[in-house]
Amino acid sequence: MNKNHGKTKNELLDYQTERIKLLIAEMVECCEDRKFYESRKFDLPYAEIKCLMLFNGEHYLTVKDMAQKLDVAKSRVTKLVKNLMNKELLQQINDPMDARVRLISLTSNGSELAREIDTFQTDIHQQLLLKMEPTERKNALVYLETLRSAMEEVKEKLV
Amino acid sequence: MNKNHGKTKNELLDYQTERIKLLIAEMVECCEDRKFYESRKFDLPYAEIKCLMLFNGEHYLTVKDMAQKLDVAKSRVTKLVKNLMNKELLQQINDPMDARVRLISLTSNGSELAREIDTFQTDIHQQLLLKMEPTERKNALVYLETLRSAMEEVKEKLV
DNA sequence: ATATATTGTTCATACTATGAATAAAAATCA
DNA sequence: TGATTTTTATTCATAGTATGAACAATATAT
Repeated sequence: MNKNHGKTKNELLDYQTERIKLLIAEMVECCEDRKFYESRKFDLPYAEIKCLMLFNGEHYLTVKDMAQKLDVAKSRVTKLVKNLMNKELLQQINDPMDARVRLISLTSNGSELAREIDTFQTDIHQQLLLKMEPTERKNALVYLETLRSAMEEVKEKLV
Repeated sequence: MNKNHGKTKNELLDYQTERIKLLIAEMVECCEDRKFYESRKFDLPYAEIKCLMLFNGEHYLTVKDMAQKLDVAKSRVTKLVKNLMNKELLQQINDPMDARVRLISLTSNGSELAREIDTFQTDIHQQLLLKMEPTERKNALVYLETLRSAMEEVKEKLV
């Protein structure tokens, strides 16, 4: 009666492991497709979209700030800002307090586009929730949070 | 008593929307970090890791097969296979049935590495589950599945 | 005043990926 | 059978994502 207990338990865990592996992979792929879609929709490389999104709530950012927020090298930010300035979506002025620093901000075009993109992103996430029943929504968030912290914990041990 | 009902409801939804947006972004970032870690650990660009993983359960694959499974252009696969052949992890023979086709398979080195990588990937996903209580595991999977299908549904309408 | 640290740029390099052009072989059909 | 079309894979030009070393200019600390 108890003979297979250990084995059965492991079988369940193995099954769940394969399942979570697949589910996470599918979700991540879905997110990548969304990024690709946004890129096309707004006619901007995704890295540049992420750049614009940094200015939600912040008026001025320096290259260093942006590099930190995006978690990329400063040289990458230099390039991205240059591209976005060519597209007249960003502008920069010299910091009157420190001649090394450039203060980067959205142009009015950039501001408008950033708002559009933000609205779009919020909208599709809201659609996600609306696909579920109100009770499901709450639970989905709770378990997603559980999963997220589990992921962070596992990650910590890795690095 | 009923005056603020609609407003309160929207406030909840807005809050949940911001929350799910953030949670998904954090999870995706976590997954990206994991890819980066794997790349370093196994000393292979991640695209090449994905290539090797295609051979779990399949002995021979053609360039076309691989392109379909990876969802990339054939020319990309040609390049990746060439790289992996230089590293002696993949090998190819001509299909005796069709002179256009190359049958690609793992070398014994490649086979060993692919097994190692698979073990690693399974292991970290199992660790994820082990961070949770058994009941939580089941629920997390259920709601992850709910979320995944919601994401697919939203995606369908997009494209 | 000098040494050190910070900020941002340029450049070489590597990885991910696409799509057009092409060559070779196979399948179709006339 | 011979001509046409399709399929398979490669090469090449191009673009996007990203890093890190070397550097110049400026600020800070000693």
